[in-house]
Amino acid sequence: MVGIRQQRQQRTREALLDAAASVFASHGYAGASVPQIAHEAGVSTGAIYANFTGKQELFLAMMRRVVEAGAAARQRSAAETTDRDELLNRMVTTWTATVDTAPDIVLLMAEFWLYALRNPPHNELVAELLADVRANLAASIVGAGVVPDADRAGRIAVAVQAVAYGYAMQRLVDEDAVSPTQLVETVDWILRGAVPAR
Amino acid sequence: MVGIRQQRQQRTREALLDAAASVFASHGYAGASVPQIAHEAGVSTGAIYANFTGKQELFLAMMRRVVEAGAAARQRSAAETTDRDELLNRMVTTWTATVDTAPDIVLLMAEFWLYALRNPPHNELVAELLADVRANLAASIVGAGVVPDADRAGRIAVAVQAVAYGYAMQRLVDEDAVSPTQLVETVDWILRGAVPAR
DNA sequence: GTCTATATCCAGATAGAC
DNA sequence: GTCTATCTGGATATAGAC
Repeated sequence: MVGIRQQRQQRTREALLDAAASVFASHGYAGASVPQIAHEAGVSTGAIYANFTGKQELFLAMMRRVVEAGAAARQRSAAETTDRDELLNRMVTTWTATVDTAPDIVLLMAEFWLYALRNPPHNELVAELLADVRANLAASIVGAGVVPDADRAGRIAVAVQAVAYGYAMQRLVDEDAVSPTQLVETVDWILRGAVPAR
Repeated sequence: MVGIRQQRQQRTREALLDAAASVFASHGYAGASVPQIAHEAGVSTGAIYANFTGKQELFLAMMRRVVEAGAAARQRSAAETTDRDELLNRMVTTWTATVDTAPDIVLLMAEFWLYALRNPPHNELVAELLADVRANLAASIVGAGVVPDADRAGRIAVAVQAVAYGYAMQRLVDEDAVSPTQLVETVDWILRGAVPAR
């Protein structure tokens, strides 16, 4: 049974993770301050150190939650794939929606990427995150019957993942420079180019 | 005429910009410290404030130099374009070489991108940088006769730029996950998809 | 313009009451 | 587990000698 104490602690933990996501996204890992996160979560600085060993662990715990939420969402939508056009649509719309309505997610991923490159031990976690996304894409591509062999599906997944992030980079800094339809178009080009009509 | 004093100052300025590039790449904007940059440049902390108004201006001056060096390099190589395959090769090899031999450039661009998103006034500079790269790509695409209309060339440029950065993101965090030949392949797919053989 | 020395501030993290 | 109060270190930036 879960006691009321543990419920309260669980709530401050969640509040801290939410606040951490917001503040780390706004100021980056090094630029974010522990007191500010505590303030935004409505708790004291000390409360952070009662729940996490420090700034680093708070950041990693927050990122892990973001990553897992994304993985769960992908699992759900991957099950619904049927044909090529629907796959194309699904791959693109979930990402463009994220970029436009939840840009913080993209900022956090970029921050996490930089953090991992600068702290090699955590490099692997980001590598796994990207690989997981690719594996999911590849499975959907095979599932939709776009291409028969898994090898080519994997290489298509690499390409799709690349354009997705590159699109976000361009769009977030200048939304007039690129539109969601251009991402659809590009992925369509890739699928056409990779699977030329006989 | 340039006096010896100005030469010496010019040299410390250059040394500071070099050191800034290295330290900002290693630790990010917020994570880098002014004393560390001064140390790496072999000068005192005070020398930085004699040449720049502070950390921010030093960072922006350093980034401006990086951006301009890249623009000059693009101008040079854009003049050499002839046919489609050579264009494909050129677009890809200069970038894969940068990613593999000078990853700091990529890190600095990512850092600058985040900095701009968090400091909207400077947003425009990054937007212009990306737009300049795209314009250069588009011109080369038209020049190589890949496609006649400038509009489609522009959209292809968006796609190529996106895959280039997305490729770097995947490769830097896990070099086994993606190879330079995959970037060539992807851009080839894009060109095929965008310009279907009649 | 460059140095040494320093002022000021705020970060991350801890101690101890409750 | 959470608070208040505090320790300690290092940050940005400046002052003044050379």
